[in-house]
Amino acid sequence: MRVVGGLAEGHVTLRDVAERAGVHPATASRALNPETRALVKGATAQRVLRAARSLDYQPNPMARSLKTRRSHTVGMLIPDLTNPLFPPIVRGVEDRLAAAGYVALVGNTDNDEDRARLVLDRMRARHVDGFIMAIAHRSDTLLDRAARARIPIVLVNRVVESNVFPSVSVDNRAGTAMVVAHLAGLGHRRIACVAGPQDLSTGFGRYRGFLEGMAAAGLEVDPSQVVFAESFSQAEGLRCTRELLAAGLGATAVVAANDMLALGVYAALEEAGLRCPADVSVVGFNDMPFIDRLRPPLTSVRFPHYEVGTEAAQLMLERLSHRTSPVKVLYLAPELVVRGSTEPPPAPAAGRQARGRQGTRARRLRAVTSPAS
Amino acid sequence: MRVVGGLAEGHVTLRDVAERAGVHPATASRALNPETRALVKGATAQRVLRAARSLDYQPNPMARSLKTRRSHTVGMLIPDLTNPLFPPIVRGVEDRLAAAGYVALVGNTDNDEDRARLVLDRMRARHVDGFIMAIAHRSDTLLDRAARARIPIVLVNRVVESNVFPSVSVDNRAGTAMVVAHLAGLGHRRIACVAGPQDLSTGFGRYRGFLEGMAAAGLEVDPSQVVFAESFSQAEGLRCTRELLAAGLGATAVVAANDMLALGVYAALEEAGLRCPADVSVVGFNDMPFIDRLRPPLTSVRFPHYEVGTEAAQLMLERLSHRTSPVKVLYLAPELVVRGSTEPPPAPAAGRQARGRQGTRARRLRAVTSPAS
DNA sequence: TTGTAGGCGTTATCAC
DNA sequence: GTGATAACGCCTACAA
Repeated sequence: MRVVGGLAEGHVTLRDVAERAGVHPATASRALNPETRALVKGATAQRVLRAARSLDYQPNPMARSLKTRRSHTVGMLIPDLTNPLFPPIVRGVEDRLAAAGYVALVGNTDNDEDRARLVLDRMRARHVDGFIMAIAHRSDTLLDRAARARIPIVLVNRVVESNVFPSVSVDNRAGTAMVVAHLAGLGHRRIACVAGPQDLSTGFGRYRGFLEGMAAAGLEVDPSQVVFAESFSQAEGLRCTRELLAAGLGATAVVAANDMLALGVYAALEEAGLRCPADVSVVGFNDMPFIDRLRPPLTSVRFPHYEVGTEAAQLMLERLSHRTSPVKVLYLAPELVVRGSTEPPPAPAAGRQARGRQGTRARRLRAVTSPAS
Repeated sequence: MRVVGGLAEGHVTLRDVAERAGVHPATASRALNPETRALVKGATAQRVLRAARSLDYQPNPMARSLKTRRSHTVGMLIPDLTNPLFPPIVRGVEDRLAAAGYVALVGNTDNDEDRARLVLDRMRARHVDGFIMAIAHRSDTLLDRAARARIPIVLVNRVVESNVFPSVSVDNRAGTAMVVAHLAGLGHRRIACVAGPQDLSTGFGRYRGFLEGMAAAGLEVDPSQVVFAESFSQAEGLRCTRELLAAGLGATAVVAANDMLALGVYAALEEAGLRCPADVSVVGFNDMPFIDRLRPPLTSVRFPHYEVGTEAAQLMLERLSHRTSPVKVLYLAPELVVRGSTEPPPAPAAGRQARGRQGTRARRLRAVTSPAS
């Protein structure tokens, strides 16, 4: 420990501990490592451990990694940390990894294929032991790249058809089916859908859930009442709903593929002079923070974000300890959170229903002629 | 590179590059390192670089760290990543660090002194080159601990009186003063304050800004119209506003020390049957995501979160390259974002003003007798 | 059960 | 300019 005038300079090394305990560094190493402690006599092991504690010995992870070729570091790729979806997932991952002595290196890809490749390479250079990928693009060149390097991979919110990677996802399909069942239960018969991008597994799964939910409720899907957003954004929600309105909104409820789209739906309805939920019910997906503070508070599907993170980390840790364990594909059940944006459809009585729809049409026309923003 | 049947196995090392270029590993090392490249003849350097590129050589950071005792890693301590305040800051830090070949290790302390110490020790064990601390507690044992280890420190949103650490903060004082000026400009004369915890520098600075703003506008501070929250939470905002109401809300505007508190103010006003902004204007601080989607959209002070992160990383990088650079204390100017929650006080005309206040009092009594939640 | 020796991949410090 | 050599701190055959 390079003792200088009784003061500890720099870091305490294994040699210092060994010296203090009066043993050879190799013995100290064995005593300190739980895996090999059995090889050393109980008494000596105790002496070494005491010495280590008294010197506040911390093994140097670089030296250890250099030898063992494991960095105790896991790379985590996400699109963007400032998207409120990800912080809870990241925290879940970090907490679970930390408990096992690992740390996460988080990289933001901004949904950019090239940036993702760059981040991935950087992390490979840092010798991460594995990758947790929460990026949703279906193109698989990245996965190939990592898989070829024989680095363990865990997918988050993304399932590859061949099921060769362990993954943790929320059950998007089941969640959206629940949403439709909820609306059908309220009495809605004509339900529109602002679907997400179909090249993202979330968008795809939720759309499938919509179709299945409609079928299960014995309802027909009107093709003119389904619009596909090109991204999960307010702007796209607004655009899609305008399209719905332009096609003649025959629906009394709109299922949005996520909360951001739902915000756009709100905006479009407001613009068209339609009230939510009195005229149209709206449902989102994700239960984002503060979504309960909107007017009206948005009915949404809660996503166990944090648990998705801890489970993903858990799968990674399993993969890192026994490489042979079978591939697990885990789905976490979502939960429907009913708030003020859904209620029974307007005017169940025939006469009032007719009036209601008449009113809707009139407003629609106004909406169509309003300038696009 | 352990060439086996023409296929690259495992990792390419410096030796492989040297061999390929026909030079000694030491020379290859010098050629590859920009700092020492000048020591090598141009032609040889070129040969080495070509060899490295053709083999796709990636230096092993562990081996390098072991030798240089620098991990190119910076520890970042934050209270909680799921607090929407932090993701943009963290991203700013990560982006700026990444551009310089560093990575951030993020640790969540949950505002817990012990956890913070634990995280800090773990990071020290991983040999981080520096700490960026975005934890706001005023107690300084942690700083001492890190400073004693002679590890560079940069503070975020926190200034130590002695100014011994570089820091980046938003100018809380100026921001709140701006808020008061805005309200005074609208005609408000009696302004209440839901202040933050005074042991946090944010809470302290904003309260000072409130006092200065009032003084600057020539307004008096009514002590009964200032309540101190014990934490930056909706619940505390609610509690404090109830206290304000119980004391007889003489004010026509409430300045909350952050947006979470402002949400609590909204709730309390609603509970008391008071309308915002018709009866009472409300201002928050931070401009959190989606705060513009509230009813009414909250007037708030925008905090250049991302830039705080990049600047903090910048200060750290400067510190890491020239240890001797002078300590910089940086304040970033906030921006007032005026939305629907502020408007001129009700009833400028004498008669209507009296009616208005009468109404307020009646509602207040109802509020006081309502059960606490 | 413990000690010895060599090496993980890199860089710093010598020589040449 | 370049090559040789010795670390950095730890782990692990192998020998004793």
